[in-house]
Amino acid sequence: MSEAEPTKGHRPGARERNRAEVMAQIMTAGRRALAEHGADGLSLRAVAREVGMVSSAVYRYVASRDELLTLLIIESYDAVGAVAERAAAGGGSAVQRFVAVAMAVRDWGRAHPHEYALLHGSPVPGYRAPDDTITAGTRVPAALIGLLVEEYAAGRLSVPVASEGPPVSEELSRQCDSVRDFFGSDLPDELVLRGVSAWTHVYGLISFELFGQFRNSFEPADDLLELQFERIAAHLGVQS
Amino acid sequence: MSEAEPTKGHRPGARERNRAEVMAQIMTAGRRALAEHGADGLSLRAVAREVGMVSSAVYRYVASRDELLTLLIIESYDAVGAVAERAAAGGGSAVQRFVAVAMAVRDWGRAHPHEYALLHGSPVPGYRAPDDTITAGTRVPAALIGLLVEEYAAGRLSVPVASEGPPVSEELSRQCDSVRDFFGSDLPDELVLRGVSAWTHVYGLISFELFGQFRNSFEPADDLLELQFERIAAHLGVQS
DNA sequence: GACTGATTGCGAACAGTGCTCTCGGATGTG
DNA sequence: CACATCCGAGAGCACTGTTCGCAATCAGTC
Repeated sequence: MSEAEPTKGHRPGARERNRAEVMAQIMTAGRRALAEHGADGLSLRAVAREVGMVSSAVYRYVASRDELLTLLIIESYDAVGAVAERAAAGGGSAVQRFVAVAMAVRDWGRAHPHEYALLHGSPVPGYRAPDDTITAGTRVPAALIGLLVEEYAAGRLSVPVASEGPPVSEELSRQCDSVRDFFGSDLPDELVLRGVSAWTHVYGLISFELFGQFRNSFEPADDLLELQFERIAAHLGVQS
Repeated sequence: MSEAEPTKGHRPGARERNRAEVMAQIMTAGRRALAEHGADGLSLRAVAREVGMVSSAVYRYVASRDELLTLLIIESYDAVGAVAERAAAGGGSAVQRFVAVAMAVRDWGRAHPHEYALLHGSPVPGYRAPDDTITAGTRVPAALIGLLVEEYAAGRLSVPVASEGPPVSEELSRQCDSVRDFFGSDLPDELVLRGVSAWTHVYGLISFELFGQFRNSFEPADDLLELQFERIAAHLGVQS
């Protein structure tokens, strides 16, 4: 943190170094407030107080409360994405790593319930416009589907015969294309669909636990989640 | 609405009839505000204005903004529950009815995104204490699992052999008991688990669509959801 | 029918919020 | 040094949830 080198042609300068530092303080204060009081309780004035500024001064750094929230959302997406990727890169079979990713996301959610809720709950439909957030949100599913891509490329995954239900429509197949493009893979439709299915299922389970929907039934949900994750993973590698 | 009969020993009386009416107005205004501006935008003062009272007067009917929200939550749970039950009572095979319930919930969510988000997103951990809400929230899953119970009782469902994953722990089995108690059924663990799995999966898919997580990939999600619902339902009646 | 007590709406008030604007002082650049 | 930019402070506006006291209105009793 001392004597930063001039990487970008012009050296930092005391001014913008200070600016970056204040910005970091604001983010830190915001992060804490978010974790403690939730998105609703995130008050720009409180953040300003914690940083030691007057409220209006914060607007020199952040355009609005919503923008601060957006920044925090991106940060959270990144954090959980990193956790998921680390789990995906761990050892063991693909099934084991899949379960590891699911568990990692779950653990992150339990440790940061407000952030998780902000990412995956309360959409305020049509609000979360900024594309930054949606690209930032791809890391977790990418880690999961990435496992499939990897296994398929290694020939360790047999393409399951299209099971029950209606046939894959043209539109759906085209949507699968976009997934394939993203990974630069030729994962067949069936496997893409299974991947999406797995991720949505995992998400549903984690959210149910975090949002208290298992109260009075499956609480604590540890055993249930472990079992379900395991089965979802196994279902991916089905040999039928 | 005229000359109400005295069902409870003492007749309504102009006063409490009026009170009920004002209360209904408050709920209506609240419902509309919630649907239009979301939970965050639900302002007690705005509700008061719409009803034609001053803000403090509303407190004669509702203890706080949170209580009004809670009442609206319960109402919404009831609404979506009724929709689900109607779909479950429709014609067709169990698989068809399962898909119908899933689609009905999805449609309701698309029609009432803010309410859906309030029910299934943003938990504010530890906040939604009132037990009224969690019992009110059982109707949809009850409709789904109810289909299983029904089919099982009719002998149209073979118990799948415990598939992959760890064995069902004692605790998990005990939790399944509570589900069985609720339905007064002897649905075996395996089927209870499949039911929970199906419901969480459906919930995950619907939420993903409503919360915009399919943006840039599976949008519109109609085909995906239909296919997935169909497969989930088929998976329930597996004969293995 | 007058009296009493609860019910109910109103208005003012307090503390808090997001956000805008203006105004100095500090900082960097020519 | 002079000029331009930045950046924090402060006041202010419109809004929120919530509390409190006051006055009117209604229900039931002597």
